[in-house]
Amino acid sequence: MTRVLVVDDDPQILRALKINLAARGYTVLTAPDGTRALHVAAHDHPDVIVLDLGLPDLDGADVITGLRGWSTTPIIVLSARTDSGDKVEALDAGADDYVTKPFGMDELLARLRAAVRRATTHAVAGEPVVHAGALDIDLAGKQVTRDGVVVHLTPTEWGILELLARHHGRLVTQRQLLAEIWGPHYRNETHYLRVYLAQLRRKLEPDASHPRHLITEPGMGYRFQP
Amino acid sequence: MTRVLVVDDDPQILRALKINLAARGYTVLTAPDGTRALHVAAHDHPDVIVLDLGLPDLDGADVITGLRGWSTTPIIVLSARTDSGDKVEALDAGADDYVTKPFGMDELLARLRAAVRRATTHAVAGEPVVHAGALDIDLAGKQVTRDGVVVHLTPTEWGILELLARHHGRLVTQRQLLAEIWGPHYRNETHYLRVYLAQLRRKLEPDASHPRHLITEPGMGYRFQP
DNA sequence: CGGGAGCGCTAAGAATGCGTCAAGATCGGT
DNA sequence: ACCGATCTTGACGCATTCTTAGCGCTCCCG
Repeated sequence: MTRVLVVDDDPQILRALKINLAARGYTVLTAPDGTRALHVAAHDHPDVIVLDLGLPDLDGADVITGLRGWSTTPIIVLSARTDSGDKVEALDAGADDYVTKPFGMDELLARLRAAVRRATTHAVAGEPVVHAGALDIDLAGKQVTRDGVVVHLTPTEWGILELLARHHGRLVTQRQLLAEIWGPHYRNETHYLRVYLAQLRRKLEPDASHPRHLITEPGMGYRFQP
Repeated sequence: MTRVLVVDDDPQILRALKINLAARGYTVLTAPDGTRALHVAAHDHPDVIVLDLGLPDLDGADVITGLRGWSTTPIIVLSARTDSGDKVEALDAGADDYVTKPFGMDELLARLRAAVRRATTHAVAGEPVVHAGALDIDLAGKQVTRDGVVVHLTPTEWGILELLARHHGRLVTQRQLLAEIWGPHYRNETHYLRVYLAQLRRKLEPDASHPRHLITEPGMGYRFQP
């Protein structure tokens, strides 16, 4: 289920969007201002964000910058301002699209689909299954098997493994992992990673004390070696 | 340099876009109709496509579909039609953005930048690897191999090597290295560099006392010679 | 010829980061 | 409200990495 975060200070628009999106099968999260938008985004990790400019507390570009600091979630900006300077500012700050009010609901939905499609096709580019020795990681199905047997992972364990598997072979920094899975405020809680990597190794590695796939790069991060 | 394919049957618009894009440093390819657009796209692999709807030969949605069959290159649609049905059709066919004429050039440029940025940040292909004799430095994966064998580097060692490799062939001053890796307060601690360069040579060079890649420029700094 | 500056090299203690275990705290479902 | 699963937090031993010091070398220049 695709999860959309809608940010708007006008309760009426918020309600209209919520109803329309929910009717199309989206799960809708809402926030009435920039501060709470950043908070919800960090906490719930929506798949796409619809952001109204002209929020009461923060400047729109600052909200975008705040999100882009740690997340690549697509952002579609809504605005009553038709001024091209605003569009340029928002897009250069990292927005993916810019729609001016009044907007057609079907156009917004089409742009939403386009944004989600881009994000998912790029992420899953190629095969949705990563093989590594006796492990098969099904990214689409969110399931891991070891020697053909399904291994049960908790949501956090899966989040870490998924992120590492999507970048398999590459080093993923601790900050990256923490920001993606716990949120940007947890960037320094490297302790969490040690605990969870140990759990993952115990569940997935043949010899947990001599890992072959979940490799630690001291001081830098972790690497999934297929 | 980013390469843009502009598709439009109106020579005047084509010319205006070409001039504006070229002035911003883009390399511009052009095509006057759908058939040739598909041909040029297949042959030259542009980084982004600006596509006018209402081409003389093919329906716009068909051009998009034709491109999407094999390519994920970002497509920005231009159109005089403000009808939301057209927008939905184009976006659902696989377009990334939809701009209605008349459009502001700076807005189009901003949307172009946004499309290119998305495509490149998500890009898995085209990994930047610097080769130097028996050394392969994978900048994205943060990994070095020597004769195909992975060499383990500490964070500081990697930081120095990365900085030198990113400027390969050019001289990097000691102050630059110290400021980038230890912070601006350490600008005079040239001693650190001597210690770490020695370690790097021991790990990477065939003959550490006669370095071929990690070259000292006395009194100035260091240079990575591929 | 002598002295100083800059560099290469080694080695030791200090500091940091990692793995591990285990005990609370929290969450979600019944 | 209870119970199991999951997430947070703390403490400890151990290994790696960073920092710092010392010494010999070469080069340059007076």
